[in-house]
Amino acid sequence: MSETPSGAAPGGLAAPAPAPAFSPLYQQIKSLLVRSLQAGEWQPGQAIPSETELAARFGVSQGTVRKAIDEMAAGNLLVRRQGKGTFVATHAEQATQFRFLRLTADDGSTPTLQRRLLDCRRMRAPLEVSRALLLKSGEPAVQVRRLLLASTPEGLQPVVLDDLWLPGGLFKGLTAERLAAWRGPLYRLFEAEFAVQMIRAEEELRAVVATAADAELLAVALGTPLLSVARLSFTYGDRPVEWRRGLYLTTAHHYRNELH
Amino acid sequence: MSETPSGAAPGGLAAPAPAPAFSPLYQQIKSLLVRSLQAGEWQPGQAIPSETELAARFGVSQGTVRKAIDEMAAGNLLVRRQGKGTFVATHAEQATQFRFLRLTADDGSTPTLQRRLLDCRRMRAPLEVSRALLLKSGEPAVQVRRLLLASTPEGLQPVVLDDLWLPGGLFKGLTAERLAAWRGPLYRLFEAEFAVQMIRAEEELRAVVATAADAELLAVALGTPLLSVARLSFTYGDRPVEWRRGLYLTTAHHYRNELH
DNA sequence: AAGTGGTCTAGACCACCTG
DNA sequence: AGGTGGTCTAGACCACTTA
Repeated sequence: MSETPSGAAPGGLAAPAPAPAFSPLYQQIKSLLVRSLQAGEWQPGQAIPSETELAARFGVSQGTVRKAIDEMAAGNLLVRRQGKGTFVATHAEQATQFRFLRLTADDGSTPTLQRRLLDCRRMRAPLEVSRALLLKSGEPAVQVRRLLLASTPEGLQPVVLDDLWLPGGLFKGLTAERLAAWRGPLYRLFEAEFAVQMIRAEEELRAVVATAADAELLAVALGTPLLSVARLSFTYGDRPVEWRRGLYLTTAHHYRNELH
Repeated sequence: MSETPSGAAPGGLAAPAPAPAFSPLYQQIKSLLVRSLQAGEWQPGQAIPSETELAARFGVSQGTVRKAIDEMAAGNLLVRRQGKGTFVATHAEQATQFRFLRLTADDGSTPTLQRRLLDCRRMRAPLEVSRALLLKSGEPAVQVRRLLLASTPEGLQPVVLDDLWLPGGLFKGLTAERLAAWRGPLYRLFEAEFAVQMIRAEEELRAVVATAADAELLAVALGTPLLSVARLSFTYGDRPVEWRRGLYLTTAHHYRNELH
């Protein structure tokens, strides 16, 4: 990097969403690293260059690169492993099955969930979804519906009814067959096959009552209270790339959250 | 500090919940600072000594103190203000009204809420609460019930029915009169009058239906779906000091959450 | 043994706030 | 002007991983 924090020429980069021209060096490094991730220079799960190598590349000290990486690791974009290197975050690991699902069994255990695909088709998204995903009017979307089921002593019990919407342009080859054949986290499929990395999400929670259709799919009585979880997920650059609404049955499970 | 990271004598401190004997220096500094907060050496809202002063006191470099403070600031224990100093976090600021309340109006705005005290009395807590608060059997608790109301074009509408339980030993002078007279955040009262600082919390969310009593207080029909939010709040040292259950009416509001 | 991230230091300078 | 936190550097050494 040729700029120094105090001596950079004004004007800077003309990118669509550039960092402020005179941000701290480590913030500029961070932006550059995010762009490399976005451009696919390093794939999910792979190691990025070492701190000293990046420092040499950008012409800054190792400590400055370190601070940039620190923030990215705090934001779950990167994962540090002492002695091994720094890796691009991935949804591939077993531990991150259902990355954003905050569902916990009432005994405190993490439930083991099975998926059952209900539907996958391309269609126009409802207005609310089109707005959230910034779809141009008429731009197609992919809808996916599925159930998550927990195994209980009495057998499989549906716990979550999920309804997903994805921008059609980003998920061109996504079909029911592809989904049904996939083993592993959904977000892993998205990152591996469609180069879409889910980074963060916003959720809106409400209590609702089950409609007739919901009740049948979840195998509960009509009018059962359900936790409605509307989620908007973002990839690099705060670009929304998935909208979903989950209906959670909270009789033996709950949504767990930590506040700081 | 007389210990160095590599040359400390084994054994270390015999405190009930000590840090590992050979943790990094900045972690040890952090523990010492937390203990000072816990002991009330610096009051909420007040400035702690400057980084250089703390570095001199502990016999480490300013950068090491800085890293300790960084982590505490990230955990909302301290607040940094450039040019002014580092301050003990407080619930006194207007901005932190309803510190842990994640309620948002459906138009995205932060609702202005009024409180209405329903009840405050000392009594034995139910088993679930006693367990969560680690109360000894027979140890008394303080129960507080209240409503939060939002102003709408049609007038005040109840939105949250809160049911709090506090350890009696920590909240000796807490009465209905004291609560009714208090202006400002509840947690500010707790920190100012009872020296109890709420640091973090865990919540469990469920969808339930309003009972007759709930429905009347919230002015909704019996059977209305409500968002049940059970919260356990902690002070320094992960000590649980408040249990509450809120019933949220989510027809015009929702619970907002960010996932990373 | 060599490479990686993790910790610690010492010193310089900048940005912000107050008197 | 002087104090505070914020950034950046350069170098040392430690802890962990792999070969």
